[in-house]
Amino acid sequence: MEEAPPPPDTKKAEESSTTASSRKLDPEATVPMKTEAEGESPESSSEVEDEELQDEEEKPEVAAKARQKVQASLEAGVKHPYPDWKPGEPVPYAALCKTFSLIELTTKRLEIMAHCSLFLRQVLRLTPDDLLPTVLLMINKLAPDYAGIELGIGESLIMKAIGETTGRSLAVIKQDQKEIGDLGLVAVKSRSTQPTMFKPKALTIRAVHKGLMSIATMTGNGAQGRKVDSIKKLLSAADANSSGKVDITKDKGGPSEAKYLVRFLEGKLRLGLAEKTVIVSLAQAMVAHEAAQKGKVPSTSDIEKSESILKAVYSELPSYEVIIPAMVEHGILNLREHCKLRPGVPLKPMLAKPTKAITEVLDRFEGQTFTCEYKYDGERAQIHYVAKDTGESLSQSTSSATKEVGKGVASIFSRNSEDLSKKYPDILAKLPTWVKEETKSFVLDCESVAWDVQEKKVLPFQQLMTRKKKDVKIEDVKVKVCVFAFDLLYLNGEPVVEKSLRERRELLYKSFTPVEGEFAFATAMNGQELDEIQTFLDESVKASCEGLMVKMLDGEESGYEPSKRSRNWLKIKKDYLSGIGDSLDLVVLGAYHGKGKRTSVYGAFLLACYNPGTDTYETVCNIGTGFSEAVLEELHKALSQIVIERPKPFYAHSSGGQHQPDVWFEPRYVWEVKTADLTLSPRYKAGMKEGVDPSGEKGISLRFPRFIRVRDDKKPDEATTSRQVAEMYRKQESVTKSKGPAVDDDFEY
DNA sequence: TTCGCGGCGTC
DNA sequence: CTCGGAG
DNA sequence: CTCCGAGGACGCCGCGAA
Repeated sequence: MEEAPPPPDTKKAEESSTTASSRKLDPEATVPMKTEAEGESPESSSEVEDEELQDEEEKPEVAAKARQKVQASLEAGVKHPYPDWKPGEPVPYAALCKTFSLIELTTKRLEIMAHCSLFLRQVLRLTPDDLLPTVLLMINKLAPDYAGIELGIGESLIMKAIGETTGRSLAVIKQDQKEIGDLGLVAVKSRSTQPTMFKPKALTIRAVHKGLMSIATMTGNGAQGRKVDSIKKLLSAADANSSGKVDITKDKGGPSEAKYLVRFLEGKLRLGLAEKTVIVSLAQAMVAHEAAQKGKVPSTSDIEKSESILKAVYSELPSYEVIIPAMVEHGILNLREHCKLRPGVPLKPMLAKPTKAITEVLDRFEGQTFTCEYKYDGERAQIHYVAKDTGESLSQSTSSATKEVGKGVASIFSRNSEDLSKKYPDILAKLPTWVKEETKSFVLDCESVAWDVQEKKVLPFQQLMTRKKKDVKIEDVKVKVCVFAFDLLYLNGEPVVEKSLRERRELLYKSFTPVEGEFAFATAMNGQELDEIQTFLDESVKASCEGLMVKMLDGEESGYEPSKRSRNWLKIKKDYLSGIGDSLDLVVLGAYHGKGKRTSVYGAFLLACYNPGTDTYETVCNIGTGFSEAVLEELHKALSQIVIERPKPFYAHSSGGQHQPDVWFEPRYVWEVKTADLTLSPRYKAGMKEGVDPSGEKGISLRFPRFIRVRDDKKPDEATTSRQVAEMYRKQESVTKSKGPAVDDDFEY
């Protein structure tokens, strides 16, 4: 169907100034791909005709074919981009970096996957013990999220380490970062100006993982200094075998170890490769490896089967610590039997796709039954519980998270699988009051929402956020929380994710008892008509919710399958529908240099509203989304013309050194911006003197601001005024206030 | 001991 | 969380 | 459609300087 992926450097007749590296892959890679592309006929002989030895002839599904094409081509020439190391020895970090570099140089997803899985195969073949750390380094992790291991390293410490390792001043490093927009490349550049003194031992994946892990676990006095020292050690050992200077404008800096070390520390590999792709690649690698051990080539159907197995298993049991050993031991095709959903290990929650109108929802679900639920404005919470008197036990891989609760043990996880058990001891303490006697084990999908005990209603998200996060004692919980449950994934020893939502919901209602202010079922409605939905949406907003979730109710499609049908739920948020009410016209006061793919343009901007009373511009938010690449180019061109040395005296902005934009502008351009909500802000100044904040210290800012368009027709002094912003804030507050009209007095809380 | 700042999580 | 780009 | 990586406000936490 498609042209074979061109080699990375197919610049026409660009002389033979080739880099050795980009060459390497070409001969083996392109030749078989092209020949195969020839034989394309729109056929559907469906069945996989014999795999081995005749991969030239089969004509399966088009997509699968394309995929296998790349896969096969990379395997055909057995030659790996990085030569084999000795079997059983630790995997060289350089080998991983070589793969990273190849991945980084293409945007083709099939090619990325091919590079990735080819390398994983090599690891499986030579040093399978290193598979786990290899995968972890690929997805920029050190351990599962619920382990709570954080590097505690940011840009500033990395810059310090780079400076000290290479003998360059911090100021120079900072300057480079502004221009280059990638600390990894800054590290490469810094290093290449420094002749290598002597060669330390080459880094291995194991050693890097260990080193990073030790950085992550450092605490206490002088921890930052020790972290910097450790980084310096790693950086000094990086690229031991590289020869001299590297041109960072070429091949994105090449396979430099320092570059990827730094990017790992930043938490962004920026390869175009992330977890989803790694999982698929891992499946491909595994199935190919298993076949190779029998002297075979995997069949297309086995490849597809493996991919779907691993995806499904991962979505139910997202723990490489469990999956990888099980996979190596039992084979990937048997993985399902060994890795099932189990209480104690958080599973990936199902996510929803944003929707712009109710009609869009109706289109999507045409001919199917669906259901609507309030979308609560809180924090996703996955509650796991196992009663002691059952045969089961809460998986011990999270033992620190579990808590004794009533007659069982329980834990709570966040949307991103972080352990929230220490944050919500109050939920866990009350859990026995809403779990029915006959309910012995479960995994619940819910939203925890701040709760006003007096008024018996939900409070805004900003309130929830002020809760303590660590070592919370039930006695000093200030912000009460109510759990709103909307799905059930596991019940009494059995996963129920494959049942329809209608069935799961029935089980949910049957297994738990609502307790006011502690536990409730998400308000739901099964009406299918547009006006019913509209009414329900209005009600949800009045009840301080963000809008609605709309979900398929019956049939296979309604199963809980995070990875496969990840966007099978829809969300309707009020700010999409309510039109101009959430739209502001703001003045551009400053900008920030972009990073990564925004290098060389402004990546974000500082916006303000206008205060006609004082004739000042009061900052209200930064903005960095909603721009197309073309628009960013134009804006950079236009705005760089009106850069000024320092902010105008009539700019009201935060004085914190941290919050200053990289450049300031004349007040000239007005942009239309959309927002979901207005928030009280410690940082921004908008409407500060309008009496919105009782303490008079806070301004107003925007939640989820995004760029809509340039307002050429407006002058800066025609922008949204501070008073208007304040009015919007008051209006938003009044929607949820208990008494109907006009509650605009300033008694708060 | 207190406070500012950077990191990291939530949305 | 929102958004745009690539495949 | 899926996946990825640009970017947002905000508040707790830990470290280190004041």
